[in-house]
This record gives sequence, structure tokens and C-alpha cells, in this order.
Amino acid sequence: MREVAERAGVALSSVSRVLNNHPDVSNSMRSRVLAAVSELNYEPNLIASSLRRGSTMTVGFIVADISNPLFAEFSKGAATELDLAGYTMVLANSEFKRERDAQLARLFRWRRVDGLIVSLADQEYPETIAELQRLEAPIVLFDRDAPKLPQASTVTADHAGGIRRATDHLLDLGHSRIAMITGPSSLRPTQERVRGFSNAYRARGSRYPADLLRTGSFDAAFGEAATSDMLLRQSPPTAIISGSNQLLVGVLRTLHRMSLRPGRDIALVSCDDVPLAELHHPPITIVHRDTINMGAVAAQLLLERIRDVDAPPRLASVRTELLVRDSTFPITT
Amino acid sequence: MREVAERAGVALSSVSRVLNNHPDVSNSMRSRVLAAVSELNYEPNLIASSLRRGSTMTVGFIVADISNPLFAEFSKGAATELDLAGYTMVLANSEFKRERDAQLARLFRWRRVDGLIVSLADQEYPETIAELQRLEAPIVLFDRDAPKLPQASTVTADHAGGIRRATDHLLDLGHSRIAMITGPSSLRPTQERVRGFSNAYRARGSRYPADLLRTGSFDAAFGEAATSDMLLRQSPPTAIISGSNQLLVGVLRTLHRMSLRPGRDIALVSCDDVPLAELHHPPITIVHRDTINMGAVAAQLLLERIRDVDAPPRLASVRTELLVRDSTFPITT
DNA sequence: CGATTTCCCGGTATCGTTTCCACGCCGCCA
DNA sequence: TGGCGGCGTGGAAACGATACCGGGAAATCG
Repeated sequence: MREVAERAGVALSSVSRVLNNHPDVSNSMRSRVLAAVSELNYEPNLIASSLRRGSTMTVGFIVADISNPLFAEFSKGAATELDLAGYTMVLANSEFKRERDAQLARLFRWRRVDGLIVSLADQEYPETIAELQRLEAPIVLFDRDAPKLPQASTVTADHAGGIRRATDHLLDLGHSRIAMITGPSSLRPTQERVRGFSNAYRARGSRYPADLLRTGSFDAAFGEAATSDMLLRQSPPTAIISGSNQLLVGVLRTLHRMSLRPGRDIALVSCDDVPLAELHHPPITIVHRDTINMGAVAAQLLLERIRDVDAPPRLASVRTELLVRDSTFPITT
Repeated sequence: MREVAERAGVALSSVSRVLNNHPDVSNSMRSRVLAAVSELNYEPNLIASSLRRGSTMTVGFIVADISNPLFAEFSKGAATELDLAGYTMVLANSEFKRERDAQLARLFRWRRVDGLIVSLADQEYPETIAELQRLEAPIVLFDRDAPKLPQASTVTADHAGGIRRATDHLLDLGHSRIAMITGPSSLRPTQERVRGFSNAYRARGSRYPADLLRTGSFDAAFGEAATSDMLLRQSPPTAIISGSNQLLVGVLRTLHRMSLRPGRDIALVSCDDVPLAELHHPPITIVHRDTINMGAVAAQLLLERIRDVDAPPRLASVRTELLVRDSTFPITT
């Protein structure tokens, strides 16, 4: 930049003004500087700029596992939206380790990100909460509750409503022993789903079968184990609700192993639409949410608070939708 | 940092030495400084550090679409490996637009990334090549050839071998009219697959059916259109090879629409193992490659050249493997 | 015991920008 | 004609860290 200034015969500050198209710059100045810039192949240094400005134009993104389509789509939605605003996304996987969450929060703080989007592995881990509280930049939580972080915005999905509709659907079809397998009980999606599940039964004056509710984790192995365990019990379920695309993989593995065909021998509902669900034989009924849009909304909530420091944190909830397909069917008693 | 120095009654340079555990620092100095650091809750500024050091400890990652499981797994493998070395991944989606590739390459250069991993949307687009050539940091290409970028390392998969084995497998089963649907003909994976396809036929003294080779793009819509087009022709294929998980979605949609069942009415092979392939009825034969490992290898190639400026660029190829499942079967003529 | 090395430490320049302040000039108005 | 406001510009002080250089004290050696 100094070379550019010399070549154009002007001051450094003028070069800076031209490059940031500051209003106070004459046409002759602008053209001289731009000429020198292109002659010298000048390349701005965004690091120096960040240091001086106090803003890095980066947003941190902490997620358990980017290879999970849920997070991948969410991140895509967010990245696209951030791009439009000139922000770059910095990505890190926590690998479901809460200590990683805390470390990464600190790292991003040190890197001076302008904002942070995070899907906590454990929404109550004090270390993580503490690290996040020290962050002055705005935060958006993805599908998590964290009362200790009142300064954070949140984007969630209406899991309770979705599961409520799914359960109603199954109950209407005559199923009453419905199993639900979903993630860690400490996480918002799980809590909401249990609420929706419970509400559906309660609306009909009964209680949900507690022995058929399995909370634990979101991975395929858990889905596999929980399914086979329940199916081998005395009074097995006639329908299963799976809480994630990964759990679905486990559920299907077990059903396949036991030669039970969804849609005929057992009803099946899962959460989040993936190619597997649509193209399975039979196609699987899904509690759908627009994850890419959730990412976009998360980015918007974040940008809103980056741009206006005084903007209050907000909570956005995207709706869920029941896609009824052939894996659910009326039971004949 | 100045406050820390004052509080500890030492010079700034000493604080820096302690924090970077430079050898020339006494124990008493270390403890005094560390005490002051924790009393003041000092937080290092990695931006300033980057500016001064000339290294940002970040690696750029340009990919067409992170929501594609292929790229998502690849990125996960790379991110995990980079993490171990203390590097942070900066992510951007090109959305298959070659102009975006070029823009992003420039952006990352300006951001002074220490390295770049990139899966080009178009491996020959001159703008992108030019932008990459100006980059002084090392580059790793994912599954692309770019002779104009001799300074770049590359990680690829043995597509030719995989498709060769898949084609041999089908030919052995008695299929001769085998269709292959794969991506843009300008891209390495496509070229390699065509080579493997062709080799298999040539080894038996014949030529591959040119009317059944469809190159175009990697998305589901193309897979859907190409499949229905070929199946409606006079002499339709008895087997289909799909070149990506997205194409597979399209192929399956068409087969489903035409009430053709893979494994019975038509043989089917696809590339890259995804839950859909394993849990489909029947399970789909796959040309498999370890994408997470490819990411790890890409990161290693990059780190090697970041650490040793004189290290020559390298080319790593990961093997592919044919997972024979029930979607391929002997044809009875 | 003097000379030379080793060990620590402080001061300062520097990385490449942006922003504030001051100043000169021109045009306008009274 | 003198004062005043706005425009355009240059100079310099940051932003927060690191690395070089030099010097004083302690340790080692002949």
C-alpha cells in the first residue's frame, strides 16, 4: 500500500480512502490510485485491516459433526446467507465432545470472530457456558436452550408440534403401543419431542407408554440397540418414531435383521427428510423441517445483532410438517 | 498485554516470550507473568499475532456444496486432521459456479490463509487458475487435474479401477448393455470413470456402448432425465452405473416411476457408499472410497508443504473397492 | 583472576491498515 | 474585503502482538 501511495504520488491515507470508497475523494485522486493499484498488482491484507478495524468479517460455526446431513444443510444455509453479507464462515467440529465445545468457543473468541453460530454438544456444560459468556460478539444457538445465555439468539424447530402430529397420526391409525427413540434427554429437541409425544396421548386421556420411550444419543448404534431391545420385549411396539436420520439407519438395520418390513409389519416415522427416507421401500413418513432455511434464519438473526449492537436477542422457530408416506398404515386388530 | 506487563513489572517482550514459551525465560519470570495473565483475564489477539507472524493458522476450503455427503465427509476428515495441527478451517461453497471459485480463491488469498484445499467446479477455468497461481500458500486439489497448477498437490481416488471392476462384475454377470451416468466430462472423476469403463470392454475385445454413456452433471435431476431417456430407447440397458450419490437419487426416482425394481428388472451400481445404498431394498452395489480418509490425506499433504516450503507437491491416490450387494444379478437371456 | 560465553531481560522497530486531526484551498455571503 | 464553511489531502497515531538487538549479570574456562 505504501508502494501504491508512492507510485501515485499521494499519501497512504488517500490510498486507503480510495480503496474503502470514502466520500471525501476527488475523481483525479481515485483514478491515479486505482491505476497504481493495478500496475503494482496490489493485494489488500485483510488481517491488518481486521486488526485496525476491530472486525474480522468472520463468523465461527461450531457443530458436532459436519458430515451429518442435518448440520451440513444447516451450515450451507447459513454460509450462503453470510456470504451475501460479506462474511466468511469458520468451521469446527466438536465431535460431540463438550470439552471441544468449550475449547472452540475460546479459540473463536481469540480469533475475534464477529459472531458465533453453535450447536452445543451439551447445552448445560458450565465450561462451555462460561466461555460463551465471555464472548462479546453475538451468538446464535441452533436447536438448544441455554437459559444461562440470555444474550444469545436461538433458532429452533417446532419438534413438539411435529411429533404431536406424528403421534396423532399413528394413534388415529389405531396404534397405541408407539415407541419413540431419540437423543440425549438433556437436549432441547429431545425434550420437545417428549412433550409432543406426551401431549398426543394426554389429549386422548391416556399416558404415553413410558417403557417405549428411549432417550440416549443420536447415533445409529443407539437406534439399532434400542430397537432390538424393545422388539424383543413381551409386548413390542407396533410403531416406531425415530428422532434423527442417524437413528433411522440403526432402526432400519435392526428391522432388516429381524425381517420386519416397515409399512407392513411395523409402522415407522422418522425426523428430517433425507434421500434414504424418500427412496426407501416403502417410503418413510417424516417429520420434516427446512434445515437449509434454518441456517439462513440463524445467519439473519446473527447479522441483525452484528449490525445493531443494541438489537435484543431473538428466538425464531421454524415449523415442522408431517410428510405422510407408506411406512405408516392402519393397524388391524 | 501491556497491562499484563505493567502488572507483572516486566517488559512487553518478556510477556510475549512467556506466552510463546520461548526458551530464554526464567522460572520466576514465567510465574510472575502467568499470575498477571490470569489475574487480568488476558486474552491473546490472534489477529495481531497473525499480522506480525505472517501466518494465520487457517486453511481455506472451497467446495461446491457442503451439504453433499461426499464433500461433508471429506471436509470432516480434513478438519479433524488440521485441528490436530492447530489449524482452523475456513469454509466456502462455490455452488458449482466457476466464477465463485475464482472469487473465493482471491478472498482467501487476501485473508492470508496458510493453505488451501479446493474442489474446483471447473478445473480449467482460466480465472480460477490465475487466482490460484498468484497464491503463494500451498494448495491441495481434491479429485481434480490441473496441469496449469504444477505447484499443487492432489488427492484423488482410483475411479478408473473402481469402475473397471464394477464393469467387469456386470460383464461377468452377462450384462453387455451397460449404461453409465456421470458428471461433467471436463472433470477428472468423469474422465477416469470413462477410462475404466472403456478398458473393461476393450479387455474383452469390444467397445463400450457409446449411446449408453451420459456425461453432464452430478445432480439428481440429470440422473433422473438420463435414466428415463435411456430406458425409453429401442434397446435399453440392462444395467446402470451411477456416478454419484446424487445421481443415484435421480436414477432411483426414475426406476421407481417406471416400476422397475433394481436387482430384479435392472442391475444397478453406484459410487460412494451412503445410507441410502446400504439400506435400500435391495441393497445397492457400490464403488466405495474412504472419503473421510481422503480428507485426512489432503490435510496431511497440505501440512507437509506448509511446514516445509521446499517440499515438492505430491499426488496421493486412495483406492476404491467394489462392495457387491443385491442390486447386481446375473442376466438370464 | 581476567576473558569469554551463556543466560535473561528491556527497548524498539515492525507487520499493513484505518482513522483522526489539522491544514490549505476554494467559493460563498455579508 | 474579511470571515466562514466545506471539500480534499497529508501526516501521524493507533490496533496488539513478535522478533531483533543490545546490554548487564552470572557462569564457565584457561
